[in-house]
Amino acid sequence: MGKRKTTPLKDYAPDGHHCSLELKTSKLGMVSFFRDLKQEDLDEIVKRFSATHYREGAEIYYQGDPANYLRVVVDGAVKLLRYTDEGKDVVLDILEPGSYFGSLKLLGSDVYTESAVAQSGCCILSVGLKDFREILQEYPSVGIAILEVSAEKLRSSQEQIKQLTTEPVETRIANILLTLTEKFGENKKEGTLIQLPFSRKDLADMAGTTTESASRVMSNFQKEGIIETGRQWVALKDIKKLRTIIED
Amino acid sequence: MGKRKTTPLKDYAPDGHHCSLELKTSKLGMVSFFRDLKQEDLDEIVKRFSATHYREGAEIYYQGDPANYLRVVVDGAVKLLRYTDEGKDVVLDILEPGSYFGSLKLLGSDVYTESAVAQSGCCILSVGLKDFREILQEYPSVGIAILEVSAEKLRSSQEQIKQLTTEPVETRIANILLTLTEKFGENKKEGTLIQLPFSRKDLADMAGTTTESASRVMSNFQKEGIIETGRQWVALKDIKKLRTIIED
DNA sequence: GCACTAAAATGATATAGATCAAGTTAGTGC
DNA sequence: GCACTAACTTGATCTATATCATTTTAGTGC
Repeated sequence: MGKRKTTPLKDYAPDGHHCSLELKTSKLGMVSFFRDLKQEDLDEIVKRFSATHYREGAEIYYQGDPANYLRVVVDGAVKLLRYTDEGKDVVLDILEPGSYFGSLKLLGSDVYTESAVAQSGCCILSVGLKDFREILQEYPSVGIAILEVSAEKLRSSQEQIKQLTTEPVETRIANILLTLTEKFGENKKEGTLIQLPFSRKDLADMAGTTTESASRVMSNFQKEGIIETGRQWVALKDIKKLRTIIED
Repeated sequence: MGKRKTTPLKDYAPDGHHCSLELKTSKLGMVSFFRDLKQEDLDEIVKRFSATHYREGAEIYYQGDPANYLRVVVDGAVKLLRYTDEGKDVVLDILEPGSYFGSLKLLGSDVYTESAVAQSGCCILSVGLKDFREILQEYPSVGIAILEVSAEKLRSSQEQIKQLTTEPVETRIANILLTLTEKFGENKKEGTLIQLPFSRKDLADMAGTTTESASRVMSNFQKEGIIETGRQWVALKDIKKLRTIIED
């Protein structure tokens, strides 16, 4: 167990030099509802988006704000959450590059029902809803594709409901680790590093439990050699064993 | 406390005479994504749908079945649920007339991830996805409207996640009763009858708890005069008090 | 009205996980 | 290398709710 001295996570430079036009275009092309467009159409569409950089922890929008933009993650990770009156946070999703978020309320106006926070330094593309409506008009295939993505989001949300009501904390956490690995995993000498700063509290808010319980589960996982973990980082060492826990 | 001798719920005749063409058209017009269409367009669209009747408890589709239809509730109520491996059922939603369900997977093929059961006798319109794709092509406004409905569904699903992780069973049940009243409430001399057969088990599966716990909560609500209840039915007598419980 | 049955209520007990309360340490910055 | 602090861990207790085991009853059909 070679003890590390510094976090294995890479630092995101928030200066924006990452986010070239090519990167923007290529990430936009990754969003599944733009995936089928020709390169020239994509080039046209990307012009309507504007890019913004956020530092780790920055609020992109807050629940209750007027919802006038559709956004796409180009680089980094975005956390969607609800702050409750009782002071408990509920993390709804952590988005990887290529995911969209924000508003789809194309008719009338609306207000965000969740908050969006930069989980790492990140680059976000955004488009006003009026512009997006025009895009939909011009490229009808986008409308159909976006429907599918929305349906998929609903599904994963329902899966979460199922897990909350039927699975114990340990299984839920195992599932989260697996999902995060798929989204943000980077292969290193030993195991897969989840390239994303996230704390026990984040994990707890994702699993619908407390920091302490999340911590206990993670300690056990480490004892069993399933993961290696430090402050704000986790690396998966034994995915097979993790899968066993999920399948019970 | 005048004891009732028969269920106050009305019986749905499963013979289909309810479901006239006018009723179909008017219900289809209630689906928010068809709401803005002209009457003549609606008349055209309704022709592409076919109507089926289901008796209470009948399976409309089962999770894992190939998902080739989009459906609309015309009359009655539909329960969407997931059966888990461990034998626990998770109710995802109970749909009132005017709601859509089924598949939106317009490209490629897919499989249902939940099951749909007729909660009461009901009349369902369905359209094949190929036909629906044509409708979308012909009436682009439908596409935009459906996006909004999907976003709304995602939202209510996220609200459910929030409640499961932050609210105690009593509050969750209070919320469910309120929602069901809004969807299926019928004003009677004393209070609002939820016009829908649903058992303690249904309620428990909606709230993510057990039949026994649901039963206890309902007993208390009745003792406090908030509801009046029998087998498979509930009437709200004191909405204000119920709201108090929700707001804590 | 009476018998029958599935649904609901109730009681006793067990338990996962929350809560409360101190510790420990990883990783940073000097 | 050392001190510092937020992140994490660990332990002891408490509690909401599950579980198990019965009993009661609403509503039906005769």
